[in-house]
Amino acid sequence: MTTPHMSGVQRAAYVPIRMPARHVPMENDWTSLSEVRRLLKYDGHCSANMHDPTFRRRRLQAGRSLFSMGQEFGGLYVVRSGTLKTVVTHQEGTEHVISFSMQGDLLGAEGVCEHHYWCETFALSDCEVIRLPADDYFSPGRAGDGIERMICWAISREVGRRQSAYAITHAAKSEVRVARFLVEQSERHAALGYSPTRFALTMTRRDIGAYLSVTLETVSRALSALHQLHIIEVANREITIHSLDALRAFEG
Amino acid sequence: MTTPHMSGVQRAAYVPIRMPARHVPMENDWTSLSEVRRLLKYDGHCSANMHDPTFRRRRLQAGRSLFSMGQEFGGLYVVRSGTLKTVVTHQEGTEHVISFSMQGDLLGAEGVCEHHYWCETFALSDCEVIRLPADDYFSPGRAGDGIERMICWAISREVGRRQSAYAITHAAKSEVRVARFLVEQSERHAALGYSPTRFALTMTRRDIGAYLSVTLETVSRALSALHQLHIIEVANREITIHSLDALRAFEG
DNA sequence: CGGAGAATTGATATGTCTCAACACTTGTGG
DNA sequence: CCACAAGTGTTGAGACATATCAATTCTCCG
Repeated sequence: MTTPHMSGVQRAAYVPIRMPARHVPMENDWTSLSEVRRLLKYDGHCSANMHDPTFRRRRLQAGRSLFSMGQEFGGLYVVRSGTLKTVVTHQEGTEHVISFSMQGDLLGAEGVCEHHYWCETFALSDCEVIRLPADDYFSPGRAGDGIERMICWAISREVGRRQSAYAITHAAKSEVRVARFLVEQSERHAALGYSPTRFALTMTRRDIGAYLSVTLETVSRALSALHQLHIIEVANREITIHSLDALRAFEG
Repeated sequence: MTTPHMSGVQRAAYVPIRMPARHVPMENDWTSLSEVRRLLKYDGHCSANMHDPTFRRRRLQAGRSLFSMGQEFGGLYVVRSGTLKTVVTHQEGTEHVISFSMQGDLLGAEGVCEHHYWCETFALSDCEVIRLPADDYFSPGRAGDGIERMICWAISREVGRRQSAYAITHAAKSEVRVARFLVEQSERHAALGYSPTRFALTMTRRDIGAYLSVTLETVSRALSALHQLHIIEVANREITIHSLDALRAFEG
């Protein structure tokens, strides 16, 4: 309960102002569609096809987890009150905070596409969230599975993509960032049916640097360093990966 | 055409392998819904309510821009061939690359919510993209503007949020990152009707550090530095911003 | 061939990480 | 009530990595 990893679980540490007192359980409240709209500040129409549905609320004590990495996607959540943090825990044990969420924020957006949550969300204070169940909106065969649902799915995938990109830049050392960038490129090429170990980069060193938050000289040096280690071969923009495993395992 | 800023516009620099030759204009091809599905690798159903629509294709020469920052949202794009980069240009002129896009990737996802593109997309090689027009799916009053559309909108907002968070960490100096973080928090509090100049942080220095990709000590030092400059006042987790303008303008 | 951007490499400056010590806050148990 | 424990937060000194400035080579194109 108090492992260094679950640093979110602590005695309700300090006292953030405006935190709702931890009282009156009042379990299983229901929330109307119009309140969800109000919370999201959604400006458009929202004429539910069905007779106005209601959504289940869920209370969460400070430090508790709403969902975990790898857990099956169960739906989206809208924050009604409180503050939460969403983190990705890397294999080495380092935590990367993706976002801090407040009233009206959406949680779990990357799950629509992946059918699993890619990150873990902790309550920083006592919270109330509203659940938009996956089954009702994203299971196949439901009414209205048109192009809009596909677009929704695709946008959700973008959320995950940006999250991955974001995570790459959280590596401390520049060589690790470049290594991860190459792995990412390799996987994307593989997904399109091209060679994962030999491909051409279409962007300049400057672009790579602007993507990884380092200077172009540092990118160049990192590529040279990985070459020295016999992990890759670089000829201008042509990249040959000698050991994809070594590249994946590379952590400095 | 060759300002340092538009570094994407260059003579078709080097020769990436597998780049389609720049030939046969064949303007205004049309693409079927099923090809869009195939490109996206969308696994779900997609029974268009209408009789299978077709989508316009758009060719883009290497170096050209698909859409610009601040431009009105005109629709989403799916990459059919080629590679593109999406960048955000900061006021100081520095470019931050958000993503490199390949076949099957979605472009413009943050626009659904904002009605404007928040970034600029350049072709790195000659490209073909497919346009999913905004009017057909995201204008108010169209058929099927139910909860799904609201969810789509909310997920799109998440894309923008993550992009902003991503951008914060691209500031070189840690003090600037912390300053931007405080501005972000301030604006979020303001949006909820709370004071933008005095609020309590609900997260630890460690969490802030994990969000900004710096150590907790560096966060602490940065807060102290901003205090020395009389820009903020820090008392544990209580933050008082003396000059929000100074905080916004702070660039080291 | 000459020009311009791309890329590599080196030397130095600067900023952050790391390790460490210490003060503060909060909750617990004597 | 006080001491104590544990996590939080601040500050300092030194090691280390990246940014910066600069020089050079390479590639491609006019």
